[in-house]
Amino acid sequence: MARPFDVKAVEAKWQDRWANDGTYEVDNDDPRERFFALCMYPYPSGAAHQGHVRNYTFGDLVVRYQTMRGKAVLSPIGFDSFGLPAENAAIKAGSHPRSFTEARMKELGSSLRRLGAVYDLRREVFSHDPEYMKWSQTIFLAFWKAGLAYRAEAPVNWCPGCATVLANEQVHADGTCDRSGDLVERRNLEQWFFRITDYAEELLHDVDPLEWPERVKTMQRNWIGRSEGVEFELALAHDPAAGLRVFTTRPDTGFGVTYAVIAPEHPMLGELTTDEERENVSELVARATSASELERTASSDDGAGLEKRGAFTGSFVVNPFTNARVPVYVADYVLGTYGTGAIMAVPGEDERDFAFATVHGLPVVRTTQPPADFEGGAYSGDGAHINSGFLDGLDVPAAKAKAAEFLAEHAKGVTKVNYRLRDWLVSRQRFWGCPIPIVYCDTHGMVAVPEDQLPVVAPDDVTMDQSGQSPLATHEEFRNTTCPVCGEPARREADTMDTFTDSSWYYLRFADPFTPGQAFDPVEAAKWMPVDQYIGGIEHAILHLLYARFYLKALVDIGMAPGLPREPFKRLFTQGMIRIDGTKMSKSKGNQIAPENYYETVGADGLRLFHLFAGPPADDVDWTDQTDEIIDGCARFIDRFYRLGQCEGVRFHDTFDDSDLAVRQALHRTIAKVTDGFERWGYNTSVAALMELLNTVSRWARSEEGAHRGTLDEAVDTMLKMLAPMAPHVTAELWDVRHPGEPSVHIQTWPVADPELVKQESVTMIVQMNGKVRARLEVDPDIDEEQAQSLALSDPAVVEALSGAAPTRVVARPPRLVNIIL
RNA sequence: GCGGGCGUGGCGGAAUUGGCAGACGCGCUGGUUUUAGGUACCAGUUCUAAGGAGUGUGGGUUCGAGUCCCUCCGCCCGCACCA
Repeated sequence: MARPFDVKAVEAKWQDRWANDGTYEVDNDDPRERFFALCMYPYPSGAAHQGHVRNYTFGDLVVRYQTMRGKAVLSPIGFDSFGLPAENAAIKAGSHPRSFTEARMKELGSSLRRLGAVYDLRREVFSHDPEYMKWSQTIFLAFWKAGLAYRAEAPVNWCPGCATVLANEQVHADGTCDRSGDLVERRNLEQWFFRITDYAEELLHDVDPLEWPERVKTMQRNWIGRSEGVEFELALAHDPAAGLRVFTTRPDTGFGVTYAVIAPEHPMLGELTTDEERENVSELVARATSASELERTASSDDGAGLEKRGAFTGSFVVNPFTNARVPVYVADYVLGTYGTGAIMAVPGEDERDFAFATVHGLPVVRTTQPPADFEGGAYSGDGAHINSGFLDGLDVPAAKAKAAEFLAEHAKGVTKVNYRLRDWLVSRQRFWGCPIPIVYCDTHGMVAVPEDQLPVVAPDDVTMDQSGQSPLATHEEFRNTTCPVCGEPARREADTMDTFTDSSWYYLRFADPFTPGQAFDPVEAAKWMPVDQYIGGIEHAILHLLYARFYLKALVDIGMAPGLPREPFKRLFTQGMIRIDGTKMSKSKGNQIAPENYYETVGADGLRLFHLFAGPPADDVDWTDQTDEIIDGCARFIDRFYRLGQCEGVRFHDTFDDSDLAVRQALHRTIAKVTDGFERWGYNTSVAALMELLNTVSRWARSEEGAHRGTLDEAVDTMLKMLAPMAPHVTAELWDVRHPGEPSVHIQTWPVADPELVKQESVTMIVQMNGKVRARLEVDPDIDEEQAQSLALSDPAVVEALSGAAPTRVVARPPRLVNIIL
């Protein structure tokens, strides 16, 4: 493809200028209205791929557009530079994760520059920078001192592939690791946790007003998983003074409780197990506790495994509603970590209980009347209560309230809210992360590393393997230290922090990396926060976004961020992913189409335009055989525009005529369309509108009659401004050619449509007969109903079709249409 | 199973509040320029012979439905023993 300008040279030239001119460096006291635009900072995996191109093109467009709207736009970038891939790669290559990571940061950084993305590089942060680590550790210690970080033994997720424990959020439902895909094991280990559950309620409520994609909000809500119910006691049959506490969201179904179930981990299991049943029970417990999540869940799909997964304990409890003795089972479908670890089982209204009861021959009592056509086993819908004594006839909500009252009086019942969300496990047995700044002293226990000794930085000469022991644990020099309190020998914590801790506060550092001696100055950071537009991938819908929300709330509460909003990201946009052959285009799958392939031919501008034009930004993009042709089409558009901007083949006329007016109207209507597209993430329609306008203007300027110079200049210069955020290089170049010595197109003011020109002085009104178009009339847009009707009825085509007959009804919707009903 | 979203030409996709379906682009067809190919430029391109039909299926509301309501079918995403 022959281009009318030297793409490579032009793009390099402007990239150099932007790196040096400071246009996109903003100070915290900038007097302009502020706008914080942020793309999720990338993990440095090497040169940018198409997913990066798409992400950072959107981000750059927002930055340049808002700048042209007169705002001081904070556009920072950095690197999520701690992480497992670098450590694993370093083990393989026998190098150090730092050198590996820093080389890739360099690559990715120049890749983004090559894309034409502009940032305030003075604010750059990366997780493994000791200056950043210092504050990551300061925050950890502040959480600890505030009781938000604690150390506890718990059954945790251990990934053999990653050789570390994982957070719940990093384990899939099928029990595999989010990163490596290995089957995760359960181990009882002492680990560090953040008390994110303290914020469950607030994290749930504060989702509502956020301008985020609905599905992300739904995912957050589901993850937190609030449920309201009653916790009460089932008295033990053999010892009525004692009881088994259970949690239920359906107290109204109490009359249908025909057995109870406790989790294999339940502390009362031993006490409830009779000698006759002891063998069965211990067999089940052994299997349940050693089984992986996968094995434990796999059998739930069919009823087959259920028999083996539960055992009778030999004990009975009393149903407080019926006073009947019901058996207590132990089964692994009840989780030890949720609610009280024990349930009342209602097979008539709960599917899992129904399946279990069926296999074990336990009675089923229905307590809610299902609809006549109901055919399933358990019925969980609404309906009148039956077989339920004093609850009979009530619907579910009313029965719930009454049953709760009853339980409060007779079974030590209390209403209770439970959450699915668990505390965040933050310690990792790996090297390439931020060390946890704690020292263990025989006398003083856990002691914080004093502020003046931060950051704790890991030594370089560490043997990294995947033994499962923290690499730092075997480094005696690092490990052995003295107690900050008594000076006696002590040992350092050897675990590092989950890398999600790094990305949980980086936006604050971006807002103010300048104030010495602080992670950020709250007053300075408050000038930018919250982030006005956050952009990233849907894969972070739960983990990163939930953690970052928690961090900010916690920082405000413990006094590190007074005056800051409690939510970090006001608006979130999640872009679609790039797919090829139906799967995600990714480095690990080796199916990438490198952006570099395009830089020499269509340029960064051409590729950017493609990503903007390909479809709605939120949708996935399929990379197909057709894609290269579409990309060529985008470059062709740039070239056609460039030629027009050089007045190639243009004829001129001297006086302003009707054709000029028509072009100006088209131009101003396009301004409105493009701006609308920018405001509602409809960049594909913005590009389409500009293409359409180019067609109109080119045809006009090259016609026999020609163009008026002033009109053409207005059209081209305005189009240059609108195209500038999308294709920044070629627009900068052409603007410079047309306006040598003047300020760049990128600091011009975004065009505003003239309402007079946007307004149509005549519109096409369609005349329908029985809903079918019979005539088109040019009418005044302000035409009233009566005028529209009489115009339509006097149209020759209509008169002929009517042939004297009177219409039944005439619907006039001026100025768009008149529908004549016969 | 539960929750969310989506079905429009050969393809990617456009369509304020219900009011000319298919903007824009790709591809394809024809033409101009060119020794030729490519580039560039111009014209055409939902189906149908006409009349008409047409936005996954069937129904409904309405003068009028891609758009609103219900049924079914298909696809995508998330969650999935959370009591």
